[in-house]
Amino acid sequence: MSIKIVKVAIDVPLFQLFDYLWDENKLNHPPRQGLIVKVEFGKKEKIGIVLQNKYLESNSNDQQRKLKSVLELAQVIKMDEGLIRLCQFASKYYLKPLGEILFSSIPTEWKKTERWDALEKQKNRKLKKEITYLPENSEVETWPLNQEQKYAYDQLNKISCKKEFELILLKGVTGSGKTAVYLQWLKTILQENNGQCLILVPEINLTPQLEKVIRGVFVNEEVSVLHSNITAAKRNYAWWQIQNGISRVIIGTRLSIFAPIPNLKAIVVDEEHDGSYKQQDGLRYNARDLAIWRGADIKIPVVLTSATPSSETWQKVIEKKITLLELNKKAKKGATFSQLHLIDTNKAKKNKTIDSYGLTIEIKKVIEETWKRNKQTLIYINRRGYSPILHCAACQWKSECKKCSAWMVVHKKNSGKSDFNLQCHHCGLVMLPPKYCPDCGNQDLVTIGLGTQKIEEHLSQEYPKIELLRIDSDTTKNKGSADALFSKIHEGKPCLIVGTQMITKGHDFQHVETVIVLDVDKSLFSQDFRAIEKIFSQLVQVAGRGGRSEETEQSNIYIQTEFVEHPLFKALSEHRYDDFITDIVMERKENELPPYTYQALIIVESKTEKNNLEILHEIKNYIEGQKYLKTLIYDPTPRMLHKLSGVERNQLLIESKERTELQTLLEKALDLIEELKKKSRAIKIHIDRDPTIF
DNA sequence: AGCACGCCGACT
DNA sequence: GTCGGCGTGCTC
Repeated sequence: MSIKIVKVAIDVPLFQLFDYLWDENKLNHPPRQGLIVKVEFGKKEKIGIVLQNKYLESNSNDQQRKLKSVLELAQVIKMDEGLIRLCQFASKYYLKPLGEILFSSIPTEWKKTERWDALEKQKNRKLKKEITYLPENSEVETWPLNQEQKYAYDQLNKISCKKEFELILLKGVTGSGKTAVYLQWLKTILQENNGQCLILVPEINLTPQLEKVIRGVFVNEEVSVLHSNITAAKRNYAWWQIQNGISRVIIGTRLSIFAPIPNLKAIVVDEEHDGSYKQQDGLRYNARDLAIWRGADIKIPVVLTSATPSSETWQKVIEKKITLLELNKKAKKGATFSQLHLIDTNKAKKNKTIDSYGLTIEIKKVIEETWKRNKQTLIYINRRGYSPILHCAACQWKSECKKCSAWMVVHKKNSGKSDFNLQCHHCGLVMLPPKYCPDCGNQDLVTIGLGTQKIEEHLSQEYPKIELLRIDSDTTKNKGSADALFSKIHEGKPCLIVGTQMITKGHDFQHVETVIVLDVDKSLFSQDFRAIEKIFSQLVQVAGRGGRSEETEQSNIYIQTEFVEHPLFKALSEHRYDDFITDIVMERKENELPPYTYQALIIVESKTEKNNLEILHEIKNYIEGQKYLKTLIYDPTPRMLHKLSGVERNQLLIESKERTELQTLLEKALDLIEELKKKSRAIKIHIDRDPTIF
């Protein structure tokens, strides 16, 4: 028994580790990597994580260095080695301090050392109560798998028998029963190995029935759900259950990639193409990419699922770096693909068969006919509010937000003096619309474009008899309101459903026969090179909402567009996503864009653009002074939303054909960035690796 | 990130 | 004379 020196990561945004003395007699435990400890750091008590496995004996020299001692040891929590390696990788790759990453995965309650004793007691109490918990809706689904599914299932089992890392893409059209395949597979894995599995999902709130299905399938297992909106008590409990191996199935959003799962045997990334796997602030990680790394590190299979795989994943298919398993048939009896119909709005404008709200005569006919058949119609428009811009026709004034470089959106109010208000969707600023144009005094202010509220208003005037449901983040923000709306839809009464992206994810609408898509055109020619694959996947998903039951005959999707000739529509109607995404990936290769190049952004935020540009030029010059061959360093530019909440944002794009070269350059840049940060704290500097928004 | 130290302006 | 502004530097 002696006093040793341990290296400890502290929960502060600093890159270095700190040495502490470890008195084995006092702490009653040998030092070990992953132990969570209480230490004095400066004048404050902080928690830290022990980060190495070999320890030096303390000598008199250390007393001179006036090292402090580890004060206390958290008995009940420990980080497993695999998780620490994942955090170390994330720290290096995303160029963030290790402590920040390690501690982001720990529930905030556990970080309060004064709560440790209480938490330990609480944990035992909750354990007894929750162990008898059974899902309320334990509809145990024992799908008989069809031939195609059975084949995929068998292949997955063969792979998992090898007990090695393998990356698999389970590609299946909507309704092909991908979920059934991977859940059955996970079930067999859990039987054999007594291990744990992790299912990553894009947004848990949008897929509440997936949780039910999973609880139903794993009815005898402890299932933990993790996302940012659970209560502290639930999170504490889940964390404890998971890291002790009691919880065998973990389902969660991107943050659960950092869950402490000591006996992890498989990871599934559901809907891998979904943009919400990328965190857009703080630690800007991509959970799908980290899932692949974690799987490779601990030698387990990682399954990505999608109907419309991302370009990154499709590149791996082309280069045969991923095992492709395909499901091309609908699993449910009688289910068919939606028939695609394009409505040419150019022609409609010429023939004057389009109204002032942008609805064509064809669309109206379809709505009426669907209603007469006692079926539901779903209208997808990816814009909430009444109208995106308020505009003065006389002087071209537009409702720009005072704090952001964005238009304030006109919203219809449910109550209050005025009928409308203006809202900034970026900073949250709300104000009454001006009565006169602030620039020229013109009283005739008009709204441009349409959102869900305006469509709702128009349709309720056109079809007073048809019940109308609007589903967007405004009508679903109160607790339970989303459930109420969705169960209303499931009742099956004929109605019109108007909704944003929210309706495209997860839900099975048995009684929807007609899907209408408005306002798709802006995505077809977007600045963002990723927009086209995003809109394809949204259209596939929204098309898949309708006609999912035996009783529905033929479901149809109608898209209003000026660009009926766009190749996207041809691919969509012929269900040729493979060819479409192959073309996109090849185009990216030609244009030297991701996934064939690796990008990073250096983002600077401050009160003035001048400051930002000065700093970015300094960074650019510094990087250009380094050795590099396969990297492009662009000029500093404003961000897409250059002003947000009164803060100016600029960026420097670095693009490399070689990952290692980019890594080296970024590490060099980081030294300078840390220096610059010290100099002026009013200026924020971030690195965004593999950015998805610019 | 915190927190202290430190050096300048406006206050009982 | 001192309270407090936030620039700079350090935390084992």
